[in-house]
Amino acid sequence: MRLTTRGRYAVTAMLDLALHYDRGPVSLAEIADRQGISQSYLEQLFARLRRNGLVDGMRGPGGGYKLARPGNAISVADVIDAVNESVDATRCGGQRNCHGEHRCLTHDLWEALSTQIRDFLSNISLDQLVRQNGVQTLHRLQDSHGGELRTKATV
Amino acid sequence: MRLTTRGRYAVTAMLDLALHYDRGPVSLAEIADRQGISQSYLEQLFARLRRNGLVDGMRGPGGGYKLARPGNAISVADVIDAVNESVDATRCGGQRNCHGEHRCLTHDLWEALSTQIRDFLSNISLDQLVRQNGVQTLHRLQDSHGGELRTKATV
DNA sequence: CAATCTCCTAGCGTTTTAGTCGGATTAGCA
DNA sequence: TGCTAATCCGACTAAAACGCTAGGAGATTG
Repeated sequence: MRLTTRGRYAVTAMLDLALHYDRGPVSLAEIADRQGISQSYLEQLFARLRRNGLVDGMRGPGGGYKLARPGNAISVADVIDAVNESVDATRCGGQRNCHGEHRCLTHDLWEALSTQIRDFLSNISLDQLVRQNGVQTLHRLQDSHGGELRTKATV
Repeated sequence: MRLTTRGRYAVTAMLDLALHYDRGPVSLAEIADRQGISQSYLEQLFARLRRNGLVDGMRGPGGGYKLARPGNAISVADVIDAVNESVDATRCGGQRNCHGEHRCLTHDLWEALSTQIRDFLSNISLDQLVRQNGVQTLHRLQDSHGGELRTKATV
């Protein structure tokens, strides 16, 4: 899944787009100004978002970007995956070199956790975040855990 | 939250420790061998885990590391946070420079999402992963979303 | 004492990040 | 017809993070 500031930028920009969904295309200059992100950097991010079919770009004056699909059909996982596309495949493939049963086991456990995270983010759409009700319903899925929220607060 | 391969290594190593919780301390050499991670790199990761009170180290022959708390009292979020500690604070502080209402709004939306992710990972303990039943109960919290799982498969 | 561990620090090559720059293309408008 | 606003596109770069190596110091067991 790989969650970094790059993903934050992408999700933030997509949320900005979702907020202006009905007002026609939004230019990168606007987003850059509103969200405090470099416009050229946004261009690179939107190139990937466009290649992955998440946004449509319109050239010329009055142009800009709009969501290719309605906000309820785009998940946070979609955005993060699109922007992190890379040919790493450095994945130490669990099958080969699997000496010792514990290596297999921990590998499987990590796989299970990864699936959890991906599923979780796949079920949060841009609309849910924007319309806010989704956030609250998701809140019900959590039980209390005490403190320790926000100490370093990177993401 | 920041989820990279470093966090994967840390969680994997902690799971290895949880699997051997009753067999006394586990040496880094064992973990390095079983999980295919560089021992010196593990040392650095465990330095952070130790500083954050997640593991106890015992020196000398027969020494190694053990969980400082039982596995049900250590969450995945704890591990990832411990290993990602850094003095970034590059957080463009939402309060200052908040020109335009939409910047505030998207900022808040991102905060909400971040809290979701953190809460989610705070509710998955090492024991839940090891004893596997936790994974299944968590599964019930997800509704189906269709396909698109595992295409790039980094995490 | 010797072996086996954790611990600590410094460095290193590579990749990623976040960004700049310069340009090409497309489209709206006077 | 030009002008201008915008997406596109590629190359480049400084800085940070990643994953890892090397070398040692300190503790503990036998």
